[in-house]
Amino acid sequence: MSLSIQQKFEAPAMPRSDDGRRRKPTRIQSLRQGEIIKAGLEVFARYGFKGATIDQIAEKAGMSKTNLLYYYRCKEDIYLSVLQRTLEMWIAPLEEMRADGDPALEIRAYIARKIRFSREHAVASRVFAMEILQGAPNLERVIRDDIRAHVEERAAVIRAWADAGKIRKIDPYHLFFTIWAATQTYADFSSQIAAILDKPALDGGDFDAAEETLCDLILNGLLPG
Amino acid sequence: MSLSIQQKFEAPAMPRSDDGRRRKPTRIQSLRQGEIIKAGLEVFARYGFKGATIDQIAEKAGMSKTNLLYYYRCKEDIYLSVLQRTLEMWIAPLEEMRADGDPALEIRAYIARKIRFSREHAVASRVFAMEILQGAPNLERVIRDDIRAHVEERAAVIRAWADAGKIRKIDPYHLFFTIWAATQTYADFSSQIAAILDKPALDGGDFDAAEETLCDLILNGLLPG
Amino acid sequence: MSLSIQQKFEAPAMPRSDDGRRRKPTRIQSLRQGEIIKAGLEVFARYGFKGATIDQIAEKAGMSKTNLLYYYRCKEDIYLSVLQRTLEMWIAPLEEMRADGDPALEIRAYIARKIRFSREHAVASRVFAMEILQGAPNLERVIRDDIRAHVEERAAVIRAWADAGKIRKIDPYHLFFTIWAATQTYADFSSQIAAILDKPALDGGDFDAAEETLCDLILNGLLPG
Amino acid sequence: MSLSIQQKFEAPAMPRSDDGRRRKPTRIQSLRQGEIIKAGLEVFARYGFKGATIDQIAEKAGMSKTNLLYYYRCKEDIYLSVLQRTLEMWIAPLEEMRADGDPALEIRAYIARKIRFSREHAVASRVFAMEILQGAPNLERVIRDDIRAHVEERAAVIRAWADAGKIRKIDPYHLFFTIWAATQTYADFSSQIAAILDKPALDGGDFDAAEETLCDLILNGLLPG
DNA sequence: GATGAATGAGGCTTCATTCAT
DNA sequence: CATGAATGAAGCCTCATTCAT
Repeated sequence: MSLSIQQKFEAPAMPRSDDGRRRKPTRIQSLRQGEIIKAGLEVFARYGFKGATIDQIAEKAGMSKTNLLYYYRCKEDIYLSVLQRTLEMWIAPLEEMRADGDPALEIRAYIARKIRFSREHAVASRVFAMEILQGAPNLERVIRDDIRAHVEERAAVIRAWADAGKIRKIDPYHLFFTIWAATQTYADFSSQIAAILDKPALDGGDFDAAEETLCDLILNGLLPG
Repeated sequence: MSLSIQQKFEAPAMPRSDDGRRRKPTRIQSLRQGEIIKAGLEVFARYGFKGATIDQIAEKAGMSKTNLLYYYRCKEDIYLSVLQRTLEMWIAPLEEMRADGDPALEIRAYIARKIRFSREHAVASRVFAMEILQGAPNLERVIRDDIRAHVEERAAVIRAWADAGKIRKIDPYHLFFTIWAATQTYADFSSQIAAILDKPALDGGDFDAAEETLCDLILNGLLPG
Repeated sequence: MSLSIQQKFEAPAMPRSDDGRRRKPTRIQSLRQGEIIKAGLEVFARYGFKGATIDQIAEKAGMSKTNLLYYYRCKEDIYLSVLQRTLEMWIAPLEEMRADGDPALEIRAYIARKIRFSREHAVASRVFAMEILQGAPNLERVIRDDIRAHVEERAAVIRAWADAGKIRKIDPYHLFFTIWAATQTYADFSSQIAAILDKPALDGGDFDAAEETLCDLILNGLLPG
Repeated sequence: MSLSIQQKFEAPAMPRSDDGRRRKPTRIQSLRQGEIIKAGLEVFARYGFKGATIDQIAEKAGMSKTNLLYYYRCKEDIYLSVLQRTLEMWIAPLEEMRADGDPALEIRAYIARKIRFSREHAVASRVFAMEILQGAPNLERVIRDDIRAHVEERAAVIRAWADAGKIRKIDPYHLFFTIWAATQTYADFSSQIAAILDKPALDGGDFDAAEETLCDLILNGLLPG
């Protein structure tokens, strides 16, 4: 699947060939852009778009600000690239849910993937969350245009399971909203959760417990008595 | 209950009496401060701390920037006041859950209160969420010191219900994390949800559906088969 | 003697009678103005004109800023009043030097008066010094117009003593400049002097030693061998 | 000798190499910093720290405010650099006084150097004076820690001369205070002196007369009858 | 007399971005 | 490719001063 946030998105600052078309990025360009995205992910996650500074990103990426601006025209372009990346990561787990599988197994696996995402890509999750929180100015369109369709497909699966009596009747959309929220919270609100658990930070055991509790709750809630 | 984020918190720019204690705020002071908090809530929710500008808040509050700074020494003080307000609103629903009530009713009522909060105070919820998202720099301590204890009390209730066989065994903390996430998402991530539902914004019916789905799911999940 | 810095000087903010003439200041007006001048002296001495704030002065004077501005139209007026005061204090010691006295005694007494001034009115001395340092924008005229004449009178005394062979020939102006500088330095530069002497602040003994050393030096330097 | 006001002092805004050490300043950096210090000297001398504005300094230095802030992180850093410069100039004349020289010649030469400093670097002298006047907040430590020792060395020379009967017994510290004050006054208080002498400004003849009068007075005062 | 409320100008600093090398 | 130099817009905050009670 290819989701694209915006057109301006597809073309960073890179020089063009004489006829105005973009050239294929050189090896070093791809390399540097990857470093920048990685650095940007961390900085945007912590400080938000306005709060982040190009200097911070450049430093974390180990290059000068001016050099960074050689690869990305402006701050917003970095941000959009970062968002694009998070978007792809966000959608991935959903893709794998299969209509012909066993509902319990499929749902359990989906929850597991989402929890793993929160655990391994908490920073990306937070960038995504912050964008949504602010009204999703850069994501609204792509969500409405592309992601909605994907969700609709999966919702149909849920609905089919319910119609077949394999799970209780439930609004599939709100089921997804609940699963998303309940899994992502371990990335997005981990500082609150860690504070409540009186730990310095969440560890592997916490994520395991989260997954188990959540699977129990949801599967018990979903499966027919 | 009185939660206090910080000491500096307790006193805006207002003049003091000779002995250094705060005087009782005049009517107009309370009025203006209320207007500022209200405006700040909206602006901080949309743009985050760094992204918000005093000018925006002042304009929304219908006063000049300088006048606003007559009531709050600096931007951070406004923000802390706003956070304080959201914190109090956030904790309130938890307080009402009663150990001697019927588990199903109590949990259902708790979820309803949380959903109502998301519906009626979405802006406050977002400010709170954004603070947590950024690592809760201003809330970490009060969560660890005060809120944790409150949650522990309610967790004990859940545990007691489970021990009495009234509900299934479940980790009470993760249950709360799930409920919080699943309810607050309708405030914090409403723009995503609305986009998925292909609506311009969430309406009352959406919140009702959310509440119903969530109650079904959680209660089915919790109550003994 | 009456030295007047400027015309605007003669009339603070005080209300006028109906025919526009100033009224005689009431007792409370004189009282408050005295408090303000005293406070202003300290604040201007420490922070300079720009660095001083009306708030600081008001606080030190124990009144509200607005109230202070009831007595003085603006910051500059306070400053000018303060300067006026320092000017009068500065000129006083010079007035007492008598032509018909014994040169040694007169000069010794003059130095003693100047040292006493530095000791007892260090703050005023510093305000005066700071004004001069900045080019004496408010004092230049009155120095040229009034003080110069006073100095000229005393210079004539010195010259007469020299002509009479009571003291060596010396340029009387530069003699005064030396005495002024050498005595005032114990007020104006006391922080440097205290640091060199490795003390927290100058004490009575230091001023005594200063006076003695200075008198010895100058009298030995002046009196005919 | 190397006097250092503060650590923060040693490094303007300039970029660092990866290991955090400062790089050698480029030619243009040294150039611009010199221009800034020169401009700062004049502006701080006239208006004091608070009274001076970065804009004024930038304009005098012939660059934009922002560009100036590219070289110095903040106003205080400029000021500290300026102070550092004046400090070095202030201490220099003291260093050359030699114990094995003839007292009369050495003292005369010292006075001459101090007068020359007042004449040629009046602006620096005033910046230094203003700092001291305000309580030497930035110089107190370096005076107490470093300069005091230098003065102590020279004081020992004076004391040795006195013990050897080459000059009268005198407190060497207060002797220095007098010489400093009496020479620096021609820089610091030149506007007052010029007004008393009824001249627009001091000229070479005035400094010569000052030097001569002062040398006469002090040497007559010091040398054994 | 005295104080609370309000304002506008000005100053410091940050930061994205552009220019030159 | 990469960096140093330069800029302008914008934001926070201070402060003298005025208005209204």
